[in-house]
Amino acid sequence: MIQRPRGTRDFGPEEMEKRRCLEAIMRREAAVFGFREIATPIFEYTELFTIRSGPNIIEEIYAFQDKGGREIALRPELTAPAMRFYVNELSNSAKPLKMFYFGQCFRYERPQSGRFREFFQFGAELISNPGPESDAEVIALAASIMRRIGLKNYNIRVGHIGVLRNMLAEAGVDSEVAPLILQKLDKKEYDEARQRMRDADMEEEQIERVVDITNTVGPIDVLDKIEGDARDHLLGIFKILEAYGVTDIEVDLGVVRGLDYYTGMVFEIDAPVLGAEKQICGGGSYSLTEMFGGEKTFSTGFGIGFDRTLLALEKEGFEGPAHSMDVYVLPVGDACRQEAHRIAAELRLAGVRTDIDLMGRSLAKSMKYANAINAQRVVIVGEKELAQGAVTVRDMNAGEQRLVKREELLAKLGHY
RNA sequence: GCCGGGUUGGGGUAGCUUGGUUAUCCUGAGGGACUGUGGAUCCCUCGACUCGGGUUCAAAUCUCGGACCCGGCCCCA
Repeated sequence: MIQRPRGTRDFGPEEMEKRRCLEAIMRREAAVFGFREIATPIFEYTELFTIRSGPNIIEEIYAFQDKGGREIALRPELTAPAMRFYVNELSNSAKPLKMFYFGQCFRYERPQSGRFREFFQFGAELISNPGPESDAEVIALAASIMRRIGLKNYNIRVGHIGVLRNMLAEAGVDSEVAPLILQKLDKKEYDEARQRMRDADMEEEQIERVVDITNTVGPIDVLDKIEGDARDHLLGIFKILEAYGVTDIEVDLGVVRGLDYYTGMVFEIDAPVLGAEKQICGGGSYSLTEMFGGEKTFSTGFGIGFDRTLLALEKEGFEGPAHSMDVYVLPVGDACRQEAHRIAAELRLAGVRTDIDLMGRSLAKSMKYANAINAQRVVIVGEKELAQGAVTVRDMNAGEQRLVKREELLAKLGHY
């Protein structure tokens, strides 16, 4: 027996129906917001990802040399490929440019709950101007998706990377040291963050104020604690979101999202049912295009961890669509098989989901099978019926049946 | 990469402490009772000890190592 590689999964029919159902909702909502789908290759030059995230990530991705000696990596995320695509080929398209994508990504990490080596991400990127409208649009899409998929328990936290960055800059912290402090703050490792701030010659008062801001979580009023452009920007975003009906959000100035290329608003969504790996969405405004050789542009976007989101939904009782078949065609005896296939073909041509006995089973066994696949109707094709130019249509839910003229079959299927 | 717990037919499990006949039960799948009517019942069949080494007369059981899964740490773009 050959095992599946570590951290990968097979998806059976039930699972796939569930996944496609969820995927369809996300796609539809993105389209409703005016986003259009793009797709990029599963593998890219490794450089694309190290430019974005630093050389250390090579340890955590599937990176290898291909037969031509090229440094290749399976994509660990989709923002960088989307931006590479934009810089290469889409930069002259009309703005704002609204893109979404859905696809698998790969990371060479230790799998655990909600974490796989092959996983799926749904995401959207908006290339626009830096106004609060753009950020609000993206948050609104993410929030609307959460609502549409029916997830009951989740938190949307919105912050602004500029708040803490400016405080550190004003306190005279070197721009190379600041990210290290932010990193510690993001992980809520306050003692170490304090130590680093002391090392950067910040005064105790300033340090405590930074820690206090990092812990600032709550409704829009908490913005009263701060001032400046970042505050105005967040207020602008929240105002628009209110008009959009997105009110289940809170401010969290401690959302830092580690990396340097985030430029302003940042947000995260988590689903508490998931425990340790509870974050299901992350996003913000960022600047990547110039790293990829393009002009500096303002973009904002998010990525949703598809697998985790589904896991959260399942923990809340989501079961997905029940499998069913419209019609099961059941030939009685070998003499009727040819005609049964003709009938099945007719129904299928009309787009009716139709299954037919392929194993030459007895009537009783076939009925049992029809029941097992949750067939709504069974069309019994036997000599008795054919002699009258008719077939028997049985409603499997009501347990009733009647004779239907062969030529009226399609029209009468709905009400047997 | 680190720590801990696991792995028995397709799914769910008993057996493992204390090694010993044909590995338990439920479910599933195929066939039959039943060549004209499903969800029931009965019968038959299929199907498993994660892999490799060691100890032993004898290993699902004890032991070592690998793989994979689960929980946590690190990481999380």
